[in-house]
Amino acid sequence: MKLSQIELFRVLKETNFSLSQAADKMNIVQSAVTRQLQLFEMEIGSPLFERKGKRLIAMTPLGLRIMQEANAIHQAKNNIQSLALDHLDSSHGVLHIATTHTQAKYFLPKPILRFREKYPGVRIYMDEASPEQLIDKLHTGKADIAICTEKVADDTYLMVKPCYEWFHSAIMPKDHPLAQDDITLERLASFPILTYSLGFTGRSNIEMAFKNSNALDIVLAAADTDVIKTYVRLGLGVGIIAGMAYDVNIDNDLVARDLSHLIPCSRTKIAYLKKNYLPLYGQHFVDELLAAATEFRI
Amino acid sequence: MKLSQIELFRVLKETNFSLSQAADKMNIVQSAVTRQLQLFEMEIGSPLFERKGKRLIAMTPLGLRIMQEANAIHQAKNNIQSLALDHLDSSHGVLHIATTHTQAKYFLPKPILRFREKYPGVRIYMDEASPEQLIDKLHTGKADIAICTEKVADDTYLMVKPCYEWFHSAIMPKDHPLAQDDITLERLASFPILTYSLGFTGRSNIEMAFKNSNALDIVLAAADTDVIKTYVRLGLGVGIIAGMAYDVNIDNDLVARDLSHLIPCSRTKIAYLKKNYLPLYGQHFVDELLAAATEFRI
DNA sequence: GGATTTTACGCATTTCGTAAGTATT
DNA sequence: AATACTTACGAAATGCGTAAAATCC
Repeated sequence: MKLSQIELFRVLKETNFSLSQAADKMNIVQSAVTRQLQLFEMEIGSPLFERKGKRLIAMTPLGLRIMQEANAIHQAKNNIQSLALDHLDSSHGVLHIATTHTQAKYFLPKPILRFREKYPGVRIYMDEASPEQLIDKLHTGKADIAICTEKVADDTYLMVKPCYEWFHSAIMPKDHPLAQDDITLERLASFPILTYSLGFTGRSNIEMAFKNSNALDIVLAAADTDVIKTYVRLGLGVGIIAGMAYDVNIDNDLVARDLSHLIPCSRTKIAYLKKNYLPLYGQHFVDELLAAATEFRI
Repeated sequence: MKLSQIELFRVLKETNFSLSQAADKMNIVQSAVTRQLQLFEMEIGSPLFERKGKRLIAMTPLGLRIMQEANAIHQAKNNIQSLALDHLDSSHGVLHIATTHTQAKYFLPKPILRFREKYPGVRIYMDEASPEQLIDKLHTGKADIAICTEKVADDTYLMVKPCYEWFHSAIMPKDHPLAQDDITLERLASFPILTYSLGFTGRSNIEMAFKNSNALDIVLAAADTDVIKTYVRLGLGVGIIAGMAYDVNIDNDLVARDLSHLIPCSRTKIAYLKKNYLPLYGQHFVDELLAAATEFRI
């Protein structure tokens, strides 16, 4: 059994069982892939893939089970390489951060700037996606760290660190009736609402707040606070956004009203795979996030 | 990075950093070991071992950390091989059972006989050791399944299944004063006691029962019930043994008195590594144990 | 017919083993 | 002096690439 064969087996799944694509990914020719897969299956003694003629179309139950172990080996191998590189020079490397637009724009700038001062040699790749995708990115190794509010909690493979707590705010044009009044759930629900898409940035808490009340008339849902603001400015309705996304300087044409008495507080978390070795600078990045969180109050 | 290099690295730890012994284990010559270790360390870019001249004397911190990953890889590789063999022929294989003398002699015979009827092709290696050693054997891969009463509970890497509950009995010659009387902790403590060694077969529960009472005068402690019986027969004192270890047919020269009202019940458990793939017959062996447990009442 | 996989064969690389040299106890 | 490790070099084995054949869609 060779590491390269195990890696090939793993890559074959990623390429939808295409030998030629797998060959590209492994930087060898197809014929070598054919041969190595044959050798690997021969050593296992049973086929790992279902075949239709010459083509692979699915994995056998045995293949599926062995894939779990192959993934474990892949993970450990990567960890060895990270450990080695980290030991040689813990000031250089790459950090893949997966997060939502709101975090990327309103929370991350400060900690990232601070981090870059300490680690100018570390490249930061920021990857915006939905919370569901974030978790998937962690599992598939496309991201090292995820920062988000939703979903992340009940995955036992994840290390989850609570980062900070925040409340929603309602935003509206200055001349809007709600700009002055006391805000209640009923009054809020009487206006057209613009807010986050399902599964994003505390949206579940908004749902929770209104579940015993009038249904919300959500006229626009976006993943992205800036889109919501834009349409609030156009008079489409009242926006419900994360409190920290209201910027007093930039958004001074809008009024923000705190909703902490109406919508439960949301908790933004930092998550990463327990199995994945975070290089030193990665651990320091997490520290930086936690430090920024203590200062970060809406 | 080669699997064989990772395996070599792992074996080097087992051989106390002896290249020549590692060479034997890997079935290659030393010079090849030297070379492969050089290549591996070169690829890592940092030494994995502390050296004194030409000899390895310890692992570097980096080496220690990488050893964890190497163990994970080793485990996953073994799982692949077990899965493969199991798939080819799940009726043949080897099962390493680690347990204490008491379980081996008084609980295991029935389930093992039943198991062998179903799986005549599976070799059972029974390995007797202290509960502490049992757990170590699981972690080092020397045993697949451990069966014992003590220790096993708080290791998060272990899958622990409660098997059966039992109570201690006091045994003594027929003419012993305790053979007739009501037994209390005080009365029991007034005689010289023979029982299990610390850390064995419910000994902790015996300690617990007597912790608020007179200290026990333990004149003999053994890992093994038969040794205790032997010395009870010689009149050395009263034996406190596992209830199931008293055999009405063989031990009819001794009297057994139930101590369930004095000493808390003990729980025998089945344990195996979560990470370790148990072949089908291994899972069936566990089932057999659990089945036997329901019939097994003292 | 174009794309994909398999088979065949030569070449390059890797890794082992032997043997001699060097260090350690 | 004996044991343990390293270096050097030739031999065996492994694995890749090219090219041609077979199969799938």
